[in-house]
Amino acid sequence: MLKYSRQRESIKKYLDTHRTHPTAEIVYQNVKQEFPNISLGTVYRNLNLLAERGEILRISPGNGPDHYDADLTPHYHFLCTECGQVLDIDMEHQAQLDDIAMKQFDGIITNHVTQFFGLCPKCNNTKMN
Amino acid sequence: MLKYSRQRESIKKYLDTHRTHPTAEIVYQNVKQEFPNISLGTVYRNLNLLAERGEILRISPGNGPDHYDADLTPHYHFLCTECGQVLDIDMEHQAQLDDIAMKQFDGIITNHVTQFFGLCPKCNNTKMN
DNA sequence: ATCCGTGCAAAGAATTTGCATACAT
DNA sequence: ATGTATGCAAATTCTTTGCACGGAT
Repeated sequence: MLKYSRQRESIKKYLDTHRTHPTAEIVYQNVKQEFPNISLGTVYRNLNLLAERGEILRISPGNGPDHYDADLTPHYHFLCTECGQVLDIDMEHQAQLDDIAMKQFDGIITNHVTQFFGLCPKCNNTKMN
Repeated sequence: MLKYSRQRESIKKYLDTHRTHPTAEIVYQNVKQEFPNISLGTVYRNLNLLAERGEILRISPGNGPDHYDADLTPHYHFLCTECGQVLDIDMEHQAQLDDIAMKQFDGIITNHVTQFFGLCPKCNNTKMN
């Protein structure tokens, strides 16, 4: 049975109020201001717990640490190949992809994750100068 | 300048002849049969080198080690949430996704990676018994 | 002769875990 | 009172890297 904890509430609140797709380390640095003794292990434990319960989303870029997102509406992410920044992509969820993929597939497909790659606005501007 | 090495050739050949999306460890175990002294570090170095040169593809599932694929035609992968197996999905490449994503996006999108999740044929059958 | 690739082992990054204690129920 | 959550540090997993030596050009 799940018990309340102030630490977990603080972690969840941080994600709810910051849609910047922070890593565990960044969540840790920030929640630390409210709970100076909190440990990175506790942050990981709670991020996993929240992700398992479907209260937050885990974003795994190919390399580097995972990012977390409290925005549960189905949406896609962009990963900047230059600075690593994670941004939301404003486009409709492409649910039909699962159906298309299922056509020639002998198992069951429940969902998909799409990540877009390229240059974020900031890095793109920098390159053009 | 890139110099030939028998180890790299063997690694590439293994990937060319096995479309099972092996991990570095599995490539290592197999190439070891031809080069008993090869080290895991060398396998990693060459997989990175081949991936950078675009000769092979790296597949990063959310958790666990990366997988590698010598099939360079644009295609999608399925990741079994039960056994972790990586399978090819037989469907057309959805190039239009990049255009749709670009519409409301202020940077540059060059490509996307989509991974489908669910139960592979084997795990699905097991579940039904 | 030059210098890149290798094997080995140690280091590194990200994450998980065992344990004693603190806290929620 | 019971049992989950925490803090701490050690352990784990996956991958990278420094170094001396061997092999390709």
